[in-house]
Formats: sequence, C-alpha cells, structure tokens
Amino acid sequence: MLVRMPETAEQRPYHHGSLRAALLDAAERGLRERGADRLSLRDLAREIGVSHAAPRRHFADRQALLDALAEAGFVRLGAAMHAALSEGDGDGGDDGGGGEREFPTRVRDAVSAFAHFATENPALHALMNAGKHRPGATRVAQAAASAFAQMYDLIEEGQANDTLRQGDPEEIGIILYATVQGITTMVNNGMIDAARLDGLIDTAVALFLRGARPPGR
Amino acid sequence: MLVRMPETAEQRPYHHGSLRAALLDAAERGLRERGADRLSLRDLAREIGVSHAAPRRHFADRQALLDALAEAGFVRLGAAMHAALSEGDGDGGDDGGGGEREFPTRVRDAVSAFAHFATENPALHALMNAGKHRPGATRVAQAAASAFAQMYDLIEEGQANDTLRQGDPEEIGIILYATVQGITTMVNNGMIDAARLDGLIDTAVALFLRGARPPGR
DNA sequence: GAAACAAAGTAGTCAATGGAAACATCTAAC
DNA sequence: GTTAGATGTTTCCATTGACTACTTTGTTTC
Repeated sequence: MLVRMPETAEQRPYHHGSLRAALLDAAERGLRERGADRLSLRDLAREIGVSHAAPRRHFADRQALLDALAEAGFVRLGAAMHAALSEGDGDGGDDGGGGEREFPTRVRDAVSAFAHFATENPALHALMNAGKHRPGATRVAQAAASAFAQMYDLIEEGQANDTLRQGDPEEIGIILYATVQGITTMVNNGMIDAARLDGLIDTAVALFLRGARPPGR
Repeated sequence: MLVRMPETAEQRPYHHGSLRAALLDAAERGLRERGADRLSLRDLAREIGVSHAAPRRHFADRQALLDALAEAGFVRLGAAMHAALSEGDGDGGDDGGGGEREFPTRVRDAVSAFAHFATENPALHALMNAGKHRPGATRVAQAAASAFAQMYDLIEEGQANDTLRQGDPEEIGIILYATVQGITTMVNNGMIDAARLDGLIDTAVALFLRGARPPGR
C-alpha cells in the first residue's frame, strides 16, 4: 500500500530525528563555502527545513556550534595524520619485504597530511585556530591535544631512532607543528601562492631534520 | 574671559574633525578588549559621540574598517621588527667599542620582537592573519609584504655572512616567519602556555640556525 | 563677499540575526 | 494510559549593518 504524500504539505515528521547531525553537516558545508563569519543559525535551519529556533535545542548558541565544528575538525585532522603515518608501510603495489619507511619520510608524510588538510579546509583551519572557543570548551582543547599528540609521538620515535637529538619532545614537536601551522596559514591567507606549498613543506622538513639531528651526526 | 559651556547642549562642533582617526583608535581598543567579532560600528559611533551613520563616511563598511586595522597592524609589526634590528647596536650603558651584534642574536631579536608583538596583540594578530580581507585590499597585502621583507633581508644578510646556506632567501624567510607565526598562534590559542613563549622562540631560532647553516660548518 | 559645491554628519528606515519565552507535539518510561 | 522530558514551533525583542534623504559646514570660484 502506497503512502501518498500530500503535494504541498510535506510528510516530514514533527521531529527531525537527527537534527544535530544535519546541522553539523550543513554547517560544515556553509563554513567551507562562505566562512565562519557568514554562518547563520537561521540559514542552516532554513536549509534543513526546520524552524529557526530548533537549532537551539542542540547548540546553546552560535559559538557552541562553531566549537563543535572545530572539535570535529581536530578529530579529522588527527585521523588524517594517523592515516598518513600508519598506511604506506606496505603501500599498495610491491608488498613483500617493504618494511617501515625511513623516519624522515614518515615525518614528511605526517606533516604533509597536516598541511594538505589545512589548505583544503581553509575556513575550518582558521576556525580551529581562532581560539575564541568557550571558556569551558574542554572538548575542543582535548581534540586538539589528541591530534597534537601524534606529532609528539613522532618526535619521540625519532629520538629513540637516534635521528633526532634529545630534548623535551613536546617542545620540539611544537616547533614542527607550529611551522606547518604557520605555512598553511600564510597559504590560506594569500600571503603565499598555494603552488609553493609542497616545496615549502619539503624544505621546512629538511631544515627541521638537519637542525634537530643529534650533535655528532 | 571664560567660555561657558552649556550644561546639556554640548559644544562639540558639527564636524568631529578627525573622526577617521578617532574611529581607528576606538576600534583598536575594542579589538583588543572584545575581539573583532564583537566590534560594532554603531558601538564605536556611540563611544565617540557621533551618529551611527557617520562612520560610513570614512569606511565603506565594517570590513573596510577591519582591513584598515589589519594594515595598521602590519605597519606596527614592521616597525617593531625594524626597531629590534636597528637599535641594540650601541645598546644603552656601555657604549665604546660595541660594534654589531652577532647574526644569531639579530635573528633572535627580530623574531622575538615579532613574537611579542603577536602575543601582546592577540586579536590584532588574528585579524591580520584572518585572510578575509577584501578582494581589492591591496593595502593590507602591501603592508604585510613590507613587514615580511625584513625577514627576507635578514636571511640575505646571513647568507652574505656565510652563516646561512645558500638557497632562495624568500623560501627560507617564509619558513622562519611561519614558525614564529605558528608558535604565537598556538600561544594566543591557549594551546601553549604563554610562559613558554621565550623558551620556544629560543629553541626555534637555534634549531633554525643549525638547520640552515652552510653545509660544511 | 556671495554662490555653488563638496565633504562630513544626522535621522529614519529596512531586513537579517541571535537570543529568549511560551506553547505544541512526539516519545518513552512507568 | 498517563505523564514527564525531549524536540520543534511561534512569537517577540534588541542589535546590527547597510541604505537613502536631508542638514550643516568648509572651500572654491567668480
């Protein structure tokens, strides 16, 4: 038996069912297309087809939505870096004795994944670094820390390898992270032509590895 | 003879005389105190004591004001770096045979000036890097390029010194600039404790100089 | 020195927004 | 089955950026 839908009156039930997810989804698109500034709760509600006050049931206010977006961004960034670090070991074609890639290559891959994530999601990257998050936005900070931890681990790996000199791995990790951060910000800014990204990343990584290698080598 | 001012009717002339400057001034304060997001043209007008439409005579719209702030920020940043690089030669107390500082010290001073400017003006720094400037905001880009040029020159100086290896000075300069940029962003973010700033800058500069020194040395 | 004119400020209006309150509807637990 | 809580709706308000028409002031030109 067919359930006939009235032509004008839509069949949409009173409750959307997954408004929160729909909002985040639409917000992400809006963020990408128009930037955080021009992201309006009412616009999102309209787009989804829900009343303008409905979003407030899921996000206390506009900033809460932005915080959620930033948090999701850090999670995705962490995943991208993780993927870059874990895949590639037995990368596609020639399996067999592949073994692990060299440490410098691993650094380059992780950093490159970060850089491309940032430049492919400029508005999101800006939002993640906006630092305007709520006083109590622990979730954002935590997601950021989690993504950052991979850089930290990588440094420790290099130190264990004797490819990097000893020293506070967090400090060294911050510097590498910050360098990529800065480069991508400048690319997203327009201060640097996007075409130079890969070259800059390569140079930066090479420079970093030389600067941070153990004294004797 | 005393000029008596009416108690209620103010003596302020019809024309403010320097509204543009007053707006920029108030805006800079507002930016510092409440961030770019909560900077309202009407608020500024109220604070200055002028009608809400008056600012439009001087700034086509809100973004134009923000652009002007960013431009001024880059000018000030450039000046701060310039001061750090030119002063200090015969720095205060013991004059006499002072002479020029060592290149590494000069790099550290310039970078440190940049870093402190950025962390002492977090909202301004964010605005300067927001990259949401008008399509035709050449002035902002130009001011930024001008500030950046000093980093460029400094690299060339190091190369002439044979303290830095050869290579595109712009590329190397970008990397150093980006590193400081990233560190300060993370400090302003809250991702890094502000107390670590100087230590991080020192480490970053040392790491950079090691990484970029000529092959043989 | 007066008239024409441009510059700078004012007042009023509009649509959009975020936020809040009061009310409606669905769902789940008892 | 009723009731409580979650989720949506409607209505309302203050604020904001932007626009238009008008007024005041300062300057240039004759």
